[in-house]
Amino acid sequence: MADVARQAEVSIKTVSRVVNDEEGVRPQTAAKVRAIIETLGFHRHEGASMLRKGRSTSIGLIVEDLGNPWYSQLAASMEREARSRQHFLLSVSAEGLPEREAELVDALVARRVEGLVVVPASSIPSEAIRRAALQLPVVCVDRPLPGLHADTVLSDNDGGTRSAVEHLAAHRHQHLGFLGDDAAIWTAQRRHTAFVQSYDSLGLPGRPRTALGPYAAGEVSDILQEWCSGTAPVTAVLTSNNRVTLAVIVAVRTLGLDLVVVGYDDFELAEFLDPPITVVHQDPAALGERAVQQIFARLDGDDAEPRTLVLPTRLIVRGSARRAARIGEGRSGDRARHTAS
Amino acid sequence: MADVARQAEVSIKTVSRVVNDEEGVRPQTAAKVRAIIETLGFHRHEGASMLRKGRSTSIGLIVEDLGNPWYSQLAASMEREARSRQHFLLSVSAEGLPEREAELVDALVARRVEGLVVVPASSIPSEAIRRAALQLPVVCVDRPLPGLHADTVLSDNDGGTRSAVEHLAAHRHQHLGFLGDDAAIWTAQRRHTAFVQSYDSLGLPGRPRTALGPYAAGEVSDILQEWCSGTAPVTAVLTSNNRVTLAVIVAVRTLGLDLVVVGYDDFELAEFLDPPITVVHQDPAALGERAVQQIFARLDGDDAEPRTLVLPTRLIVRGSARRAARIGEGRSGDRARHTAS
DNA sequence: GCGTTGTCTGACAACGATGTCAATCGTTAT
DNA sequence: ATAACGATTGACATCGTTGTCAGACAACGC
Repeated sequence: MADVARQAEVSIKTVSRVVNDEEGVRPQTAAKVRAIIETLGFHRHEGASMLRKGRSTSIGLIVEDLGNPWYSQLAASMEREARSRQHFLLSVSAEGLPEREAELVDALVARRVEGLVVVPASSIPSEAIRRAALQLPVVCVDRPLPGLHADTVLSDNDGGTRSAVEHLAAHRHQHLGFLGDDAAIWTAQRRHTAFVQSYDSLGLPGRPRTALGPYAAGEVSDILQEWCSGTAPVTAVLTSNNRVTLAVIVAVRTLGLDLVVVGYDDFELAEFLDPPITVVHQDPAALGERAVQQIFARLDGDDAEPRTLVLPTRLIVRGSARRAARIGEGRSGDRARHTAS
Repeated sequence: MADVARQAEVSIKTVSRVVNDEEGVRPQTAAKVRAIIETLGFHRHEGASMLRKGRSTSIGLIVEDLGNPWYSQLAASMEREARSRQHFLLSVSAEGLPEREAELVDALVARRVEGLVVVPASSIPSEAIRRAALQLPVVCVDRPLPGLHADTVLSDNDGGTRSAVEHLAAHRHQHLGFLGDDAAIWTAQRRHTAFVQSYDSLGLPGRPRTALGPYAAGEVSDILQEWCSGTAPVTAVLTSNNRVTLAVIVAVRTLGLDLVVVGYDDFELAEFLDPPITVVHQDPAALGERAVQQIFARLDGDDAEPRTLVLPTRLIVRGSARRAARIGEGRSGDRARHTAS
C-alpha cells in the first residue's frame, strides 16, 4: 500500500480510503490511485486488515467427513451463503472424533473466525466449544449440544421417522426393522426412539427389531439375515442415514433378500436402484443456509436467547410403495416362503 | 498475550516463546505461562502472527461445485493433506464461470493463501491467475492451463478413454457413442479426441457418433434415441463425467433403451444399478493429495521447472461385460430389433 | 479582505504477534 | 572472590492496515 501511495503521490491513508470505497476522496484522486493499484497488481493484505479491524470475514465449519455427500452439500450451501456476505468458509473434517473436534474448534477460534458451525461428534459439549460459544456465535447443525448456549438448526427427526413408518404400515408392512448408525450419533438415537414410538402408536404387532452401530464388517448382513428368518420375518427396514442405507443395499443385494428399504437421506440415483429406494429427504442445503443466516443475525447484533430451528423433512416415495402393496396382498404366501428359508 | 504476560510476571516475548515451543525457556517458567494461558483461555491471534511472519498457513482451492461428489472428494483429501502440515483449506465454488474464478483468485491471493489449487473453468489463463502464479505456487488439477507457469496434476484421460473403448470392442460392441460434457471443459474435449482416436485405431466400422454439451433439457434423450435407431444403432455409450453419466442413466431408463453405459468417474452404488455401470475410475483423492504435496514442495524451496503429473485410471468392470457379450452373440437379432423400432 | 463553512487529505497511533539484539541471571573455572 | 561463559529473559521495532484527529484548501457570504 505504501508503494501505491508513493507512486500516486498521495498518503497511505488515501489509498486505504480508495481500497475501501470510503467517501470523501476526490474522483480524480481515486481514479489515479486505482490506476496505480491496477498496474502494480496490489492486493490489500487481509491479515493486516483483519488485525486492525478485529474482524476476519470468515466462518468455520466442522463436520465429520467432507467427502460424504450430505456434508459436502451442507458445506457447498454454506459457502454460497457466506460468500453472499463476502465471507469465506473454512471447512474441516473431525472424522467423528470429539478430541479432534475440540482441537479444530481451538484452531478456528485462533483464526478468529467470526462464527462457527458445528455438526457435533458427540452429545457432550467440549470445553473448547464452551469457551468458543462465549466469544463468538456458534450454531449446531443436525444435532444439538444440550447445555450449550448456542443456536441450533435441526431437521424434524421425529416427523421424518414417523412418516416413514406410517408409509410402510399403510402398505401393510407389519414387521419392521430399524438399523441406526453409531449409537454415539445423536440422530441415530433420536430416530431410533421415534421409530419405536411410531411402531407402538400404530399398534404394529410384536416388538420392533432395532440395532445401533457401530457395525463390524459383515454385521449388517448378519442382522438382516436374522431378522428375515423365523416366524415373523421383517419385511421392511428403515435406516438412520445414508451410510447405513448403503450398507443395507449391499447386504440386501448380496444375500438376495426380499426386503423393502426406506433410507434416511436422499441420494442420487435412488430412483434407479432395484428396488428403488424410498427415502426421508432432509435438505442439507437448507440447513446450511439457515445456519449461516443465524450466524450473520447474531453478528448483526441479535442477542435474543438461543433459538432452535426445526426444518421439515419430506418422504420421497419410490417404487417401494407398489412393491410393498404387492407383499401386503400376498402376505401369507410371502410369510410361508420366508419361514421356509 | 499481554494479559498472560502480566499475570505470569514475564515479558510478552517469553509468552510468545512458550506459545511457539521455542527453546531457551526455563521449564518452570514455561509451565507457569502455560498454566495462565489455560486459565485465561488465551489463543494466539493468527491474523497478527500471519502479518508478522508473512505466512498464512492456508491453501486455497477453487472448483466448479463443492456439492459435486468428485470435487468434494478432492476437497476432503486436500483438507486432510493440508492439515497434516497445520494448514487450513479455503475451498470455494466458481460455478464454472471464468469471471467468478478470476474474482476468487484475487480474493484468495488477498488472503495471502500460501498456495492455490485450481480446477480451471476455462482453458485460457485469466490475468488474475497469471499474476497469482508469479507470487505463489499454483497447481492446476484435472485440467491444464496452457501457457501458465504452474504445476499440473492430471489423470490419464487418453489411457482411461482407450481402456473403456477397448473393453467395449472386446465385448463385440461395434457401434459406440460418446457423450461429453460442456465443450468448454478441457477433459470433455480431450476424452472426445481420445475416443475418436481409439475408435479409429481399433478399426471399428463407420464413424463414431459423438456429442458435446452443454445440453438443453431433454437433449441427451433425443441424442440417444437418434443414435439407437437407424441401420447401425449404437449399442454402447461412453460418457465424459459423472454429470453426463447421470443424465444418460435417466434417459436410458426413461426411454427403456437397451444400451450399455460406461461412465467416466466412479460413483457409489454404480454396482447396484440395472444395468450395473462400468466406469473409468480416476481417484480424485489422489489428485488432491499430489496437488497439495506439490504446493508444499514448492514452498519448501523446490524451484525446478513446472511439472505435469499424470495419474493412472482404472477401468472398473461391472456387469456390462456380461451383457455386452450377450448382445455380441445375438447381434443380428439385436440389430433387427433395433432397426424395427 | 476576512472569517466561516465544508471538503479533501495526511500524520500518527494502534491492532497482536515475532525477530533482533542487548541485558541479566546462575554456573563454573580460576 | 572474580572473571567468563552459556542459558534465560526483555525492550523495542516492525509487519500492513485503519481509526482519530488535525491540517490544508477552496468556495462562500459579508
